[in-house]
Amino acid sequence: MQLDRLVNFHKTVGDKTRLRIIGLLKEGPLHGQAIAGKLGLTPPTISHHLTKLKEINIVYQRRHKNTIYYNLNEKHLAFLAESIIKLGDEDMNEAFKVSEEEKHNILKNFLDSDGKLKTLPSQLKKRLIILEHILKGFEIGRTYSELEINQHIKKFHDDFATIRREFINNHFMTRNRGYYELNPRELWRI
Amino acid sequence: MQLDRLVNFHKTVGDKTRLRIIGLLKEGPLHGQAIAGKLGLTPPTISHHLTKLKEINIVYQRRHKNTIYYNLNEKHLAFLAESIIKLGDEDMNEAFKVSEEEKHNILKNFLDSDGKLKTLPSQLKKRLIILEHILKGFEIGRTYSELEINQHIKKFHDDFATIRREFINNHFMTRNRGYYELNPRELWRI
DNA sequence: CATCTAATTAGATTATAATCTAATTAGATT
DNA sequence: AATCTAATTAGATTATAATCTAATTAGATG
Repeated sequence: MQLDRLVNFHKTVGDKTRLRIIGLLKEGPLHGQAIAGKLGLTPPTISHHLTKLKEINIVYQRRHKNTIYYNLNEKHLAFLAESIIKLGDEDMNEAFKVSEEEKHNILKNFLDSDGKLKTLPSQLKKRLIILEHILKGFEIGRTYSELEINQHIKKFHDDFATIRREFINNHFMTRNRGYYELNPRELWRI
Repeated sequence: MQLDRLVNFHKTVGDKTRLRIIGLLKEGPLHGQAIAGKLGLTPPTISHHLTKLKEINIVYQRRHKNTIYYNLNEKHLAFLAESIIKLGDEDMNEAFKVSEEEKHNILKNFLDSDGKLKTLPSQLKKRLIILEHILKGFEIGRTYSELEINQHIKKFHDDFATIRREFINNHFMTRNRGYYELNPRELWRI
């Protein structure tokens, strides 16, 4: 399910007249003029809305003699309606979610044998994993002086100032009158 | 669930930016500027969209120090998303759906002891039930002459012309070069 | 092929809303 | 109180779309 399709679905059903049509068709097929009559609107208006409902495939038509009966495709309606709940379950995986295995590989690539950082990755995703790793030495709820922070970071990398700044920018820590504190995990950017 | 609420939900999520925000927040809370940065939009724009998402109660906020973290209310999102599938299950019942019991009562009120129609109800809902009752004497797939139709209707009511016209208008039957034929049930207006 | 009915298209009007820049507000820290 | 940061509001611009009337098309029937 691509995003634009989902946007289009919600745009389409985000209209009072069209929802009322869906409500009517749930009861069974109806022809255009019947819908117009029941809703107090003109046939062209109904035609306009039915076109949009047909475009997203939740309404289809069957002709009988001279009149066209419009039917609701309830299966597809349900599928589209539920898609927003699953939003990202496919897409995001590729772009953002990181498996434990991936994390392991990234750490292996950027840390040398004695655990020191070779370089700070420039790619955000990788950098966050490195930062999270360095962060493991801190306890939640405790405050640390800048000196303590620096000393801990130096075990991984000489440029402690950059890493310290990254901690703040990515909401891993908060600085308060010269002292640092770990943020609650749910606020981290990872 | 009233219709306007449902319209408003779909209107709100029927926007690419807002769906992207929902996708981001599914991964966990984020603050405004982070969202703006990730989506390449300005903070005011994000603020605008978050307001709308908060209005329908699928996003709530928690302040931590100076920054506000926005969270997704997945439970309520799921509830709203699924509402369209159940559209009418409550509302329609009252206004349109007719129980067998109700049908029985209407028939009792408008037919006298020997099964003759006292008057044709003016209320559409009731009239359809009466028409459906009279229609039961016809077989699907067979054609009837106008005379046959009239004779059958006369068993219920003297004004066969009116009833015959009602059959056509409500798509119970089709007239074809003076002969009448029952439409498939799914095309009826009932 | 003429006619009828139902549906659709064209075009105009009017309303809604997404986004930006600039200005303001709210809260936290010094 | 003064200052900093993040969020919001105001106002303008631009794009989108719901609905109508009038005209046209599509299909079925005579």
